[in-house]
Amino acid sequence: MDENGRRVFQFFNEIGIINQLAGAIFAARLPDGLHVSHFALLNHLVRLGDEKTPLALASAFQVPKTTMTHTLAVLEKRAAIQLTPHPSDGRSKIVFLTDAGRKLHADAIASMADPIRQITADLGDGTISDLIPQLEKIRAYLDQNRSI
Amino acid sequence: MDENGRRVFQFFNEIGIINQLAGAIFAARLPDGLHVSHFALLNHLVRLGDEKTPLALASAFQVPKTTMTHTLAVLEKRAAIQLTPHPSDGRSKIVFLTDAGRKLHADAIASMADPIRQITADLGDGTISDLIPQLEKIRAYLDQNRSI
DNA sequence: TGCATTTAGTTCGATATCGCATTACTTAGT
DNA sequence: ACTAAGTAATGCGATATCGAACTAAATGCA
Repeated sequence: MDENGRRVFQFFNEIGIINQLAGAIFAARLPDGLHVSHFALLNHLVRLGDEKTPLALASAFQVPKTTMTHTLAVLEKRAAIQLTPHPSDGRSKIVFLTDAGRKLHADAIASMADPIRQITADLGDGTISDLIPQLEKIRAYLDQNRSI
Repeated sequence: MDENGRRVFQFFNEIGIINQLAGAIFAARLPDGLHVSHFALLNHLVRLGDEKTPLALASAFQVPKTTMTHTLAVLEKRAAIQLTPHPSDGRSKIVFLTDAGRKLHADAIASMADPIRQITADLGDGTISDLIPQLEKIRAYLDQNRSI
């Protein structure tokens, strides 16, 4: 691997460590028993709209269908989402957020407000927000080149 | 959460997605049955030196001790590492890389060379390497503020 | 229409992650 | 030296992740 390759490698290494550290910080705050993956799904549904199929969600999160089946089952058991038959495709389903799900999401967001505030105060001078456009670009590239 | 808070939140969201996408790309290439967490540990030992205690490694990766116990057991079973008693602390152990472990690491690196090359070619130098110093800064901050 | 192929979701088994409790050892205070 | 408190690692049980095989329904094509 050449010099550029090492830089790319180091980039993903830093990404991984930041993800691990941030995940640990947030996981410790989430409401009782809510796993990061559960929150991520709720957040996706709240931000980008519900009424999605399980397969679409699995694809959005780049996880196997089986993982999504499991995550949805957990959230359905908590009554945070509702699964209904797909109106035009008998094989499929539609995921709906419930009021309880929206409340759970709001509670989770609130529980993370403190560390977010702290990080914002310490790094909020632009250190973070300057990076977002470039990260979006890299994310979009990886998203469109999943098979490389 | 205010505007800055939302930006911080979005930042970690992008980080999480990139990590997921990159992890999927690399996991598909790793040598037989080698999990990303196993590779990450090997990589740490190769880059930063072995002869570490399990607790030091758990702390470095910000994972529970039990998780590290498990990961080390897997790598020991594959003869990639060796665990010896700590010379001055009867409760502890020291992790050594074996020759097989160094070879496994080299093989793993080689297996990822293709996607790394592709990404390097597509995103050029600037896009990624410009981000590294700032990511290092954020990582160092989170690392030193784990209790927030 | 009839049938092979594809697709959505689930079931099952294996491994990873992690909290809680336990064991063995060390350290600190007296 | 003795005891209490702290620390390193592990055992165990619960949950998360994921690949392979399966079921049911849709689609493509003759």
